[in-house]
Amino acid sequence: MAESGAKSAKSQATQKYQRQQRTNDPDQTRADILEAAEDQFARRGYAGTTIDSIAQKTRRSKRMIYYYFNSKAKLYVAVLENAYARIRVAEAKVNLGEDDPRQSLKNLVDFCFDFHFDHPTYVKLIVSENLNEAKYLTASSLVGELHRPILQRIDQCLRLGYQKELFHQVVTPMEIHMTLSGLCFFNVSNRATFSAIFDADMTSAAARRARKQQILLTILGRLNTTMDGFVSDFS
Amino acid sequence: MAESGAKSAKSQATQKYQRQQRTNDPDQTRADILEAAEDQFARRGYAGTTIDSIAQKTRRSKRMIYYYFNSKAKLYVAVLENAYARIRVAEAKVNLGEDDPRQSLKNLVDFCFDFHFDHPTYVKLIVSENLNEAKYLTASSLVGELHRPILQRIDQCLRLGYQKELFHQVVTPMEIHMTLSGLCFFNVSNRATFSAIFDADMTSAAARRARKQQILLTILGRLNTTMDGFVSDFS
DNA sequence: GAAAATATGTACTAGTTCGAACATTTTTGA
DNA sequence: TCAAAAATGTTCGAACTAGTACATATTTTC
Repeated sequence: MAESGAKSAKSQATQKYQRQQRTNDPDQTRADILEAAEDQFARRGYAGTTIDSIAQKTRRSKRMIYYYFNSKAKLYVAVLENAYARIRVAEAKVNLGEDDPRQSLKNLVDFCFDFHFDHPTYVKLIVSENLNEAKYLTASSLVGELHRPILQRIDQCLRLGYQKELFHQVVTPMEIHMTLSGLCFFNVSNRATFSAIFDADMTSAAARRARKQQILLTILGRLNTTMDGFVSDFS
Repeated sequence: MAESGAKSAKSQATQKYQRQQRTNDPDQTRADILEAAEDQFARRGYAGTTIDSIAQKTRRSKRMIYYYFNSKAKLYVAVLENAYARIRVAEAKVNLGEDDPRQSLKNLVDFCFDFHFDHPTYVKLIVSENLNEAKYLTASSLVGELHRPILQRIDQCLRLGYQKELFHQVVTPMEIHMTLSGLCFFNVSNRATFSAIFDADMTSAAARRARKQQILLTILGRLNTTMDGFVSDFS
């Protein structure tokens, strides 16, 4: 700025324009921008992300980002919606209608754990959205409906378990969902500090397998056990 | 800048200096700055926080912040260390030596849940530190040792439970710690998006009580159940 | 009671970043 | 085929922000 500006520059934006073979591909450009933006927002949070860094990653110019998304905030919302849509679509495919409801839950645990493990970018997005008190998510409105189905499906699964006397404890689907999400989410979201503190690699294949097993046992254990005597004694 | 700068200002920093009664109180100033910084860093993350906003909150000038902490990064590390120190001190007071190890675990669950619930600022700090891949935490070095004791104490508690045949399942202390921390942490860290999605108030007294109970049951259930037959069949 | 050390206030600089203005090229449709 | 529309590249400016320079005030120490 100090050397280049204010000297003799007066709309000479033309001279260095390289005429080169270029193919217009707006859909691809849009998708590229979304992908790069997701990566950057996840990595650095909303405030920490610069539009320029996204542009650089797409190997397209900043101009394109404003052309397609108008502002940083709108781009961020688009990224969020995109990410949520992906997990819901994937989740809908999980089989929760097994004869043995324990197997249904195992399917769900498998999916939930693996999805989070394999999509740290998704996790980080939600983390950073929570840091701004879900400001942008609330604006987005359509998210609530997307989540209703999973609660219903868990509910059916639990009912079958009670009916077959495989599950002894009464819990709401919401509680199961919260426990499962929480465990799978935390395993990814807090990796960095956990690794720093305990000096353990949480991303190895062995760690992955072990932790998934623990979560499965935790969820099933919650449904299998009756601590009523003890807990009411003490609480 | 456009109006005020470059006109006739040449080191006239004196004219408006208000001479007023002032009491030097460096310790208080330092503490004030730390507190305001913790709040801001937690609320907006590292990148989103401006030194000016911290200065404003303390009702002291930016100058003081640099005087005591030298740089934004060093201030951030000080905030982190301060926060970790607080939770460790509190945790050390939890009684894990009960005759009934279930009661010991209940004490631990109580503490862990309440601490997170009552200190959302602490939670957010760790969240944002995870977003930067624990860069600053790793630099801080002393954190690892702070965490060793809790694992040992859980270990003793579990051994007693096995010995008394109250716990049937073998788990490592690390796994219990991770599950417990994860559940307590998530309940606070992901409140915003969860509330937005499910339109539920997670901060009410009733929600608090209910969720704590669920977590207690989840932890105890994990230790009380034997799913070996089922799990090895399917995994 | 003055000099040194400590603490605080104000103005400014250098660098960064969002977004806009301007220039150009490719595609589409009549 | 050519004009309008869509897509893309480049430069600039206004605003913000970390950190510095300079001025001043209060406390401590000898």
